[in-house]
Amino acid sequence: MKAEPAYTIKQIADRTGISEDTIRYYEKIALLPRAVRRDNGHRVYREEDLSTLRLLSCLKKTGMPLEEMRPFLTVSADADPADYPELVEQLRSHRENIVGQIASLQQVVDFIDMKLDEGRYRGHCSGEEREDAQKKPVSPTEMSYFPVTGSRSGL
Amino acid sequence: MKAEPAYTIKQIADRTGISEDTIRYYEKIALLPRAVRRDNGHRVYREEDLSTLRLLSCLKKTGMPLEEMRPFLTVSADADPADYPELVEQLRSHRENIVGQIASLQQVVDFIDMKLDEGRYRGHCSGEEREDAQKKPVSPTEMSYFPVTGSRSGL
DNA sequence: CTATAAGTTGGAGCCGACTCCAAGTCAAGG
DNA sequence: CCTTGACTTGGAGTCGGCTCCAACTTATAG
Repeated sequence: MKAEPAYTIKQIADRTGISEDTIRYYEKIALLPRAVRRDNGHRVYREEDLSTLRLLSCLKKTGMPLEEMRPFLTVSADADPADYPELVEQLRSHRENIVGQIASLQQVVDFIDMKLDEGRYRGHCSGEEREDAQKKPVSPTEMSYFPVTGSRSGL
Repeated sequence: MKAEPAYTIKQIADRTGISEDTIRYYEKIALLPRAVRRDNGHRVYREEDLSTLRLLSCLKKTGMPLEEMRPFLTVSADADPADYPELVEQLRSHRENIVGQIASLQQVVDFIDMKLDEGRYRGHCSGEEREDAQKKPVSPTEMSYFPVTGSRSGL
């Protein structure tokens, strides 16, 4: 008889930052397996569930739709993806998506940095005199995020 | 005077991957300024609009809500963020968000790589390190998707 | 002159992801 | 006993972001 720590729904809500309602909702749509209940019907959670929820939370931060998270939970639960070639393919493809997303995000960071820099040397500083030259041709925005025109963006 | 090329809504839809309906919707909610119309009422777009839309598309890929895109379009249109200190603050804060998002995404990539590796040396041969994955920055935040490997849950 | 194509409008409808609510159960405390 | 609090359920409502539609205008081709 081991004393694995058990948590209430409120506790894991607090610990994962996902609301109780949302956790119940995830169970309702079977994104999460039905949690074990106590005699009084209350859900009981363990460390295992905690890390599943944390994975979910992480995926959520990346903007992934709930339906697309299922494969991750399958591997999370089963831990042996090689048994499901299909799954492996999904993971690979998701990996590609995510790498693409990182690239998009990096472009946005670059865009912001560019804009902030612009403001910086306009705001003060040395002899960079561009007031006339590129004060506002009203579209220096591009120049960085063009490359992505190709592949379909879906999702 | 140069003849700046003009585009129809369909053309920029094709070029940006954003549907005509969506572009009109963005105009309706004033995310985009009201486009110039021809005599027949049709919208006319220019390079400038094209790059604005591309920026939008890029932000969209990062999962940013439309409302949060407004500041970006302001700087995109005006091109001189230093005039609006508030805006600069928003940009900075967004930059932080995005950097955080990149970290989350990187964690997911790491998770996938880990799972794929697992499958690899179980199903085929032994590989401690692969060349495919680059070095792992591995965010510290929460790296605890491992304990789940119990393979015990009833799913 | 009519048909087709490409656009316009306002508004309805849809889907995902919550979020809130009412009504009920159980456990402990005053 | 009654109340308080933490939880349960099913279902309704909300919100963001489209997506679709009907009705209409205008331009071009046959």
